[in-house]
Amino acid sequence: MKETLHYLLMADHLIFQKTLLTGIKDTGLTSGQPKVLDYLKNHDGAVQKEIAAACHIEPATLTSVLLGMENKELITRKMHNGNRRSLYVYLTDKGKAFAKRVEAEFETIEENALLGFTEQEKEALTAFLTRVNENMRDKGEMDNDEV
Amino acid sequence: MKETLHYLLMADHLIFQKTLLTGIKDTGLTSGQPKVLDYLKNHDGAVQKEIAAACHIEPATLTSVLLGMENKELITRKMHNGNRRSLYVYLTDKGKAFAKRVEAEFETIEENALLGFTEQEKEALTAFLTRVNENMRDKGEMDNDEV
DNA sequence: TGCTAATAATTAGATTTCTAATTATTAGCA
DNA sequence: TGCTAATAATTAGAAATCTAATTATTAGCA
Repeated sequence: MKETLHYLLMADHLIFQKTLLTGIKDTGLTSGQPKVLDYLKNHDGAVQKEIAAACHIEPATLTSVLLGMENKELITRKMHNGNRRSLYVYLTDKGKAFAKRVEAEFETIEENALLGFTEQEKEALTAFLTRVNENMRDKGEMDNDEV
Repeated sequence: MKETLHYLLMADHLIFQKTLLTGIKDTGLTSGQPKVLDYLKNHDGAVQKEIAAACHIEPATLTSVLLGMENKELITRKMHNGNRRSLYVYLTDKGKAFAKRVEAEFETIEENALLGFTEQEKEALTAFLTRVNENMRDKGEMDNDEV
């Protein structure tokens, strides 16, 4: 087993993702939908650009995910204040129920993933991953500015 | 910013992946290819089932990625010992050169990601992520056995 | 030996994802 | 006010990904 940071992040993320999808198989949710539901659960009425950024996908990708969610009646999209350029996304009651289910599944998996961790270790891991995140985001912004 | 384990793993993994792809844009490698090159760099001659497992993708997915890599002459596939069921995958010289480039890029990004980390902190993070990995793999195996 | 299981890879079809280009709308400023 | 920039979302086309089914081959065992 390789122990590079990238390999471990990939492995942990993908195993987590696969475990989630297995756990919610009965819901019929497809792989792109849970993260959007989970974000909307705490940010109902967000615009698509914001959702895409939070879910780390491109706006073009979100368009097709939302289309599927709209067909399943998990969300609705509305315009506000006569601004025809931005679309605000809302969970339906059905969508809220699925979001709850997804969140519960996330919590179960996370609890298992951290078995044997003390509270301090959990906090240390979270702090480390946040620092890694900041380091990479800073670099990305710098690179963009350099153009 | 959410601070759940899953969210941080996803964010870190995806930003890492995106940074990598930006860094090797000039190579023309597509998004599924770097991880396979990186694995083969240390496991030349692996069979497809093994590569798929190491890269955390399904064998069916690997089939199409390898097809693209074969067309670019990054790899060749051979049978061994009259076993027609297994295909062994080898890097071409061109593939080896690309693999080196990918590895160098991984190292650069990782160095940046860990800026400000002491050696002890790096080791602690690696150990944490390995424990998370083991916890999730154990659970997955248990679930399978329960059937 | 010969039938059945298991195994490795592929194919088929759908979803997710990306980048680049397009459309429609809004904002900035001369 | 009116032209130009910027912005939000979508479309188009390609690649990656998955599950389920299929093909071909090998292994196990009666």
